[in-house]
Amino acid sequence: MPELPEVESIRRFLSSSGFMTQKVETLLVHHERSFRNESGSELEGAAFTSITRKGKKLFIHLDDGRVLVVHFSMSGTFSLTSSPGPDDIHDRVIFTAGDLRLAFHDPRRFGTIILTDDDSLIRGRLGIDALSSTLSKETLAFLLGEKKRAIKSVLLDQSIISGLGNIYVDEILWAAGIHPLIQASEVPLPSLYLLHSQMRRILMASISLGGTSLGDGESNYHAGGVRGGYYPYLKVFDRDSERCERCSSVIGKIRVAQRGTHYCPSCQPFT
DNA sequence: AGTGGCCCCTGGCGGC
DNA sequence: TGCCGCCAGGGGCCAC
Repeated sequence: MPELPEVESIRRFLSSSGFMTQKVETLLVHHERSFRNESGSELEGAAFTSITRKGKKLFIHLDDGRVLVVHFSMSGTFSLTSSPGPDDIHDRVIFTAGDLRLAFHDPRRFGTIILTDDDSLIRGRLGIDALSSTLSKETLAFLLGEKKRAIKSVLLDQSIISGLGNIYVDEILWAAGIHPLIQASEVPLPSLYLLHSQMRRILMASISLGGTSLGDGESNYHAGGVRGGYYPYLKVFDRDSERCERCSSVIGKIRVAQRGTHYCPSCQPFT
């Protein structure tokens, strides 16, 4: 499930690939719900110019001002191969340009690509990016401090802070010693400041390793078939019933905001 | 403002 | 070994 570090890894991969300087020659949509053209004209003939990211979404900019907005959701990723090539049964949308073939691979079909004239509405619905240089610890404390929901639920809310998903929220809360069910407005200021620094540290560390790949399923491969290397560094996620490396307590698993939630009952007390 | 439920979908896993 | 049934999970939407 691509979160900020995985999407950023895909962005960097695509940015440095030959695809970003190409003119799209063909667009093939195998699954209608995966691709929506909200712009006035066809994609073919437009050229890619650059690729940016906000939260978990990618914005592929075209030379005519339009934008392809990519949301990977649960199981989406890109695979870049040579063209022509065989289509995998889970390739939902395929772009070709020159001798390259970029496939939006999405087994569970939750992901979407939208072609739009104006991405400002989509961008506007997203809260500030979790790694934005303008997200100071004071701003973060302000954004969280007024919310009366469980801190985990607030961190998962993409309209407040964008980019965090289930894996990294669990990791960040463990690193900051905050129980996932504590009301955001009740978290002490020093803890919120610690949350801020740990969030940046963890996200950047994961990006440097290409993100997290779970298990060995194909859906967890990133663009180009490269697996992220952060999984061994996860402290609580997917480690319920193992020992906490800080205090040796048994890591617990509960449900918060309809999500499986991993935490250390000793390092993250509910007070 | 916040919560809870439903839905989308299917690979993977537990149970037998 | 094989089959069946269940479930995770991001996010949009809706009811309360």
